[in-house]
Amino acid sequence: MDCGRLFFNPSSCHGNVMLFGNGDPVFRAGPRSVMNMEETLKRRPFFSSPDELLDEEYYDEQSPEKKRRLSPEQVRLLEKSFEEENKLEPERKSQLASKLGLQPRQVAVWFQNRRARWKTKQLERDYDHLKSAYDSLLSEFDCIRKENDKLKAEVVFLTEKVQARDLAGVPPISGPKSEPLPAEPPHVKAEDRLSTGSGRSAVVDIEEGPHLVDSGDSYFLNAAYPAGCVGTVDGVQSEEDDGSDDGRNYFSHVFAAAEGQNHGEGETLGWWVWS
DNA sequence: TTGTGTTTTATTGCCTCC
DNA sequence: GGAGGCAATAAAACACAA
Repeated sequence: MDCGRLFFNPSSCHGNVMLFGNGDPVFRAGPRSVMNMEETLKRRPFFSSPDELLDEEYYDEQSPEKKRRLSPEQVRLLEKSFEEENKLEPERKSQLASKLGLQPRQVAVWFQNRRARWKTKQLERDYDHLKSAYDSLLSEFDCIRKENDKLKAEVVFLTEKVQARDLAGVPPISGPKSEPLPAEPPHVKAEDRLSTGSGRSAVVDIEEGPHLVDSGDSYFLNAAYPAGCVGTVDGVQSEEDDGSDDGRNYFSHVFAAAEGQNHGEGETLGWWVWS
């Protein structure tokens, strides 16, 4: 038994607790070895509403043999301290404990539980963020696929026209007096015409979806986005995003890559694999 | 009032670090 | 080996709908 770490150990430590039949440790009224129990109970009664905090009789009626919650003021100070630093060095723990009328162990437990709650929330935020990024990329992919289909149709159309020209023996176009090109297919806009300016084909076969291309170029960066097709990754902020996390998350490296890609400043989206 | 789900407080056991 | 952190868990306290 690690006595040094336990606050409510009945058999080996302070002896200021008792056990129910099921072995649950509970407060026991009476002298305490570490601090005055009556003091503690007055300072941190359990409560069900802020109004009751002002009700002295309510405090007096509370059984001491119950697990009790910290007062709003205690929680407020603990939260404030947690915001400053979510780890608790021994000196700060002692200071907080004496300031709040709590056992250092209780302060340590509170911080431990608070860190666990923060982590849970952070995971939820990260999930939302990843889902948002995924949805955004999915939307972009859909737009690019449509654009690709459009460009393919244009290639077919223009190829057929060139072949028809060749068969008819029409001389190549030379200058403004040449025969105008036939009307474009109605669905092709002028700005959608095939042009990469890079020597590469702009028609990308993405029938199977985007694959990881670790060539130093981002596929999305080279693709010509149709208007309104440039997706963005929404920032997701939950109700508990209180600033205490400094914006940290467990997938920050992933988000950095995704956001860099989205903003046209990143490298290849190395983690993105469509299957 | 009561049943049920959620939150908070606390314990236990294991792990890491010094 | 002791101190402290974390995950898992228990259980009291609390919220709320029926």
